[in-house]
Amino acid sequence: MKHLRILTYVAEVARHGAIRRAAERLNITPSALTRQIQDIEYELGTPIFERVAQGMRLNAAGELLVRHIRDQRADLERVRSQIADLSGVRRGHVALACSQAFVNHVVPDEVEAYRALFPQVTFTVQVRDHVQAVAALTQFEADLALVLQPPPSADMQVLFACRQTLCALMRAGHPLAAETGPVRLRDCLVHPMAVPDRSLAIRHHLDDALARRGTPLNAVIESSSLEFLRNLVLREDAVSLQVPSGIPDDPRLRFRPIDARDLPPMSLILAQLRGRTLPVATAKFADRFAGSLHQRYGAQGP
Amino acid sequence: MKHLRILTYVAEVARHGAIRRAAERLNITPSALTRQIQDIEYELGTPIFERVAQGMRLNAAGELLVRHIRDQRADLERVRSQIADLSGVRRGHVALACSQAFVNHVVPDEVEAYRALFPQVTFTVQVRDHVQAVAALTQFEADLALVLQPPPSADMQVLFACRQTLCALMRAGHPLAAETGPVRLRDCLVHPMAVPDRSLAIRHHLDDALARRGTPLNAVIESSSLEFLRNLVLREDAVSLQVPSGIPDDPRLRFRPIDARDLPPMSLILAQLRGRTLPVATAKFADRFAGSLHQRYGAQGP
DNA sequence: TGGGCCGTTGCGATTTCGGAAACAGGAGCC
DNA sequence: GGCTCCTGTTTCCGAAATCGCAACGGCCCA
Repeated sequence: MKHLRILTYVAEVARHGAIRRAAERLNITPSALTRQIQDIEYELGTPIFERVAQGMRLNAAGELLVRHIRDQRADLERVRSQIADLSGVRRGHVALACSQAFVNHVVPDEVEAYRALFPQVTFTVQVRDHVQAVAALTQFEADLALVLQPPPSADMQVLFACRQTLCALMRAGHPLAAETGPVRLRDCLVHPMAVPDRSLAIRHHLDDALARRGTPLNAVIESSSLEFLRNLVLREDAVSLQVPSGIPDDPRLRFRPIDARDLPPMSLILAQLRGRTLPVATAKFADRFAGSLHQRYGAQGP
Repeated sequence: MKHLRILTYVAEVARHGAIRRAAERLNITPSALTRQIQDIEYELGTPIFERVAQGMRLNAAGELLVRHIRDQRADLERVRSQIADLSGVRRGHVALACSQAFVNHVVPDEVEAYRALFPQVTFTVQVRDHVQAVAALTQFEADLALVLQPPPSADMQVLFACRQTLCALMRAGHPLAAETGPVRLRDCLVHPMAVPDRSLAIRHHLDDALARRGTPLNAVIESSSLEFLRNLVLREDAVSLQVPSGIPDDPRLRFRPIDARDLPPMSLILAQLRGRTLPVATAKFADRFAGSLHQRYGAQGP
C-alpha cells in the first residue's frame, strides 16, 4: 500500500541502523531517504533517531513509532485478508426482507443450508409487508426481498417467480378435512373464518376476489399474525387462508387448495433492486435461493 | 501526518457519502478525489464503494477498511501523545462526550484544572444524550463519555460510577424551599412542573417511576435544555427536576433531593471504549477525572 | 424533458519526490 | 597531522505523482 511507503523507510532504517544500507535495500538513494526521515521528525516535533558516527540509532520516541508501524502493518494485512475473503463467497452479509408467510420454514431452511456451507456469512431477516419490502430494497435496508404479490415496481428486478395457490387451513377433524384435493371457496365461507388482516397481501388478494363476486366475508377473527391464526385454528373449528409455503409441518393441521376458479393463485417473488451489483456472498445466496425455490415450487418466468 | 492523507480521503467520502461534498470539505477537487479512491480500489483489488445515483456507499470491504482507518488514526494519536510525554511536555487532545447535566461545572472545572497543569492539552466537549454518547465512543468521535444512566453496552468500559439522586429545583422563596432535606415526589407534583423532555435521561427515569405508580405528570413546561428550565424556575414558582451535578451555585436557586422511595437514584458513568488504549494525555485526564468524581460524589463499584 | 446532482475523464499546471554528485564530520590508522 | 573510509546531509535538476479545470455521461426528479 502506497501510504505506508514513508513508514517503511523508517522501519528499514531502524532495522539496518544506517541510511545508506537501508537505501540500498529500498532501491532509492540515501538523499531521498534522509529527507523523508527529516520530514517525519519535523512532523512529530522530535527526532526519532540518534545520529552516531556508525549510523542511526532509534531513540525512545523512535522505538514507540516503530512498534506502531509494525502493528499498523500487521493490522492492514489482516484487513486485506478479510477483504480478500469478502470477494469470495466465504464472508459477507445478506439482508433479506420477506413476507411473514416465509418465516416458517422457507427462509430458515435456506439460511441454515447456506450457513452450513459458509458459516462466515451473516444474515439479517426483516419481516415486511409486500409494500414495505420493496421500500426496503430501494432504501438499501435489504439486499433481497421474498414477497407475495408485490406491487409492480420498476425498481425491482425479479430473480425468481412462481405461483402460490391459497389454501384453506383447518385442524384435523374439521369437516372440511374429511376430504382432500381442491375445495371451493363457498364451502369455506360457511365456516367461521380466521383470516389475515389488511396488512397482509393474502387479505388484499382475498378481498379483491370477493369484491368481484359480491360475496361477503364472514371474518370471525382477523390478525396480522399468521402464526396466531394457525394457533387459533388448532383450538376451534375455524378456517384460515394461508399459502402452502407458510404452513408448518404439523400433523394436527390440514390444508386444501382453494379451487382456481374462486381464487387465482398469488405470485411469489424473489427480487433485488434493479441495477444494483450485489456483494458476492449475497449474489451467491440469491442464486442458490432461486434454485431452491425452483426445486420446491417449479418455475414460472420472471 | 502526511501518509494518512489518502486514508483521510476515504474516510471523508465514507462520512459524506458523496465525492463532491467530501472534496469540498477536504479543499480539493472531486477529480483528485475520485482518482485517489480508484487507486486504492485498484491496490486492494476490489471496490470499496458502491456507486449509486445519490453518491458513494461503502460496501462490506469498505466498512472493514474504514474501521481500520479509524483504528489506525486513533493508535497514531496515542503514539504521538506517548512521544510527546517522553519529552516532558505533555500534549495531546481529549475528546469528551457528556450529558447536558455536566456542562455547568463538573466538566468545565475539571478541564480547567487539567489545562492549568498541561496547557498543551486541547479539548473537545460534545453534548450528547445518553444513547448518542455511547455511539460517539464506538465511532471514535469521543475518547471518553460522562453520562447519566447510559444504556448497558458491551462496548463501554466503565472508569467511574456513582449514584446521583434527582433533586427538586425551585427558586428561593418557593413554598418547597421553606424546608430542607428530602422531599416527597407527590409534594412536588402539586406545583407546576418544568421538566426535561424525552431527549434527556432524567425524563426517561422520571417517566419510568411515574408509570410504575400510575401517577400522572403535570408537565407545564418541558424542554431539552436544562439551562432553560433553570431560567424558567427563576421566573415563576415552578419546580424542575435535575441532578445535583448539573445545578449551578446560584443563591437564587434551592434544591432538595427527592425521597428515595419515590425515585431511585440515577447512575453517573464515566466510560471509554472497551479495549481501546487511550493516548497518554487522555488516559491521565481520565484518571484524574475519575479521582475527582470520586472525591465529589464518593465511590460506587463500576 | 430539461435542470441539477452525481462520479469520471483528458489535459495542462503544480507540487512532490527521487537521483547524482558534492559537502561535512567523525573514526581508525599510519 | 594527514589519509582513508565510513557516516548523514545538502544542492540542483529531472521525473513522477498530484491537483485543478473543464467537459462528459448517467441518473433522478420535477
